[in-house]
Amino acid sequence: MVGKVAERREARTAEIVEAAWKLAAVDGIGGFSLHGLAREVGIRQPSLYEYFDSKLALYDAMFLDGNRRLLTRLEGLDLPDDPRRAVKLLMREFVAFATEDIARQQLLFARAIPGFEPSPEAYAPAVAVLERSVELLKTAGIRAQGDVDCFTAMVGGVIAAQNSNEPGGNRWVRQLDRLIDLYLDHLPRRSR
Amino acid sequence: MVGKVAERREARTAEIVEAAWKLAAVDGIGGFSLHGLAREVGIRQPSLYEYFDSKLALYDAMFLDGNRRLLTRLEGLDLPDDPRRAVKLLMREFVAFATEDIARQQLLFARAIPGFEPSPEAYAPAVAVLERSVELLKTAGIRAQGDVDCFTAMVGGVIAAQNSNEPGGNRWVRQLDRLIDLYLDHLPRRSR
DNA sequence: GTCTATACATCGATAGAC
DNA sequence: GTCTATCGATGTATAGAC
Repeated sequence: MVGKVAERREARTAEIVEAAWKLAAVDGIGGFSLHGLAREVGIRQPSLYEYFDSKLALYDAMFLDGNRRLLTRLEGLDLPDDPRRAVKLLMREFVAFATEDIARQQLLFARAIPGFEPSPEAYAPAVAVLERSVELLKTAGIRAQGDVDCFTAMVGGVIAAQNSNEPGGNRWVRQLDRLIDLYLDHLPRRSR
Repeated sequence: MVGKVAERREARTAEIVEAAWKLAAVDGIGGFSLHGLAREVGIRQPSLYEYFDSKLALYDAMFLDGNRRLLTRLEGLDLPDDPRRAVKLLMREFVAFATEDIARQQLLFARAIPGFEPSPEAYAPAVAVLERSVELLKTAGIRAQGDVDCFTAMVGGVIAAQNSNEPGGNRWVRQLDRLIDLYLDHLPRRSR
């Protein structure tokens, strides 16, 4: 039995993390304060320490939460059998995830907080996401490490260009499908 | 006549900017303090305001300095007549510039300082760099806006992947040449 | 578990003497 | 042009009452 106390506490923790994402979207991932966060959830700043030992611990919880959400979304996809269509669908979802919340993208993929290193537990879902993607890429013909690196650089580049040059737009995102075709058609032949 | 006073002052300003880059490389582009910067050049923090009206003004000077250095380096290249080889040489230099100093890359290309907008004067050299690159890409067959966007996403992706996953290494950078070949060979055909 | 109060540090910026 | 002194704001974290 879990206990109603622990359950309530967990729900409150999740609520705080949720509010933190909201503030981070406005002030930047490193720009929101614990004072503001506490206000957002209706308590005072010192009370946050009942839930998190430090701001870095909060970042760790956010990192875990973000990666879990990503994993859930990707696992919820009904991938077609055709590898090419499956890769496109998966990457489209990944890029959508990374461009719809810049602060989240900065914490999860851009090491934007100096001194923050995710704990192994928080990192686990990220590993699962990566492994799943690599597996799928293999079925589509991208097998060599160098080919995978090229592919991840391309996808990351689309995200970075979109987020830093035209946040919320789709000028770069809409190039994703043709770039995937380009890579699947001609990248493996060029390996060595 | 310029005047020795103004000359001395300009040299001092350049010295401060130089020291700022040094600190930014250690503490991050947003992480160094004016106190530390002043110490680095042997004066006290308030004395910096003789040279810069605010920290944002300092960032503007750094932005200008960084873009000038980039422009100088690219203009110093002896580009071959062959468009493909010229593009490779130019991009190699650009990527080297962006991966050898992460803090600089963050200020110049990643909008990493909330609230900082470069002044038109500081932005001018950046425009020159971009125009030059686009011109060269045209001679190599990349003409449509969508093709240029794909290309910039790829180059930016190589830089981002290298800087955030393996700072100082070359795991992604070494893929640049084959990626350029891939794009020049097969990208234009896919436009619409 | 939440509060008030406060410690403690850092930082950007200003005032005014020299 | 550089200094000392200080302001004012912000931010993380802790102590202790309730």
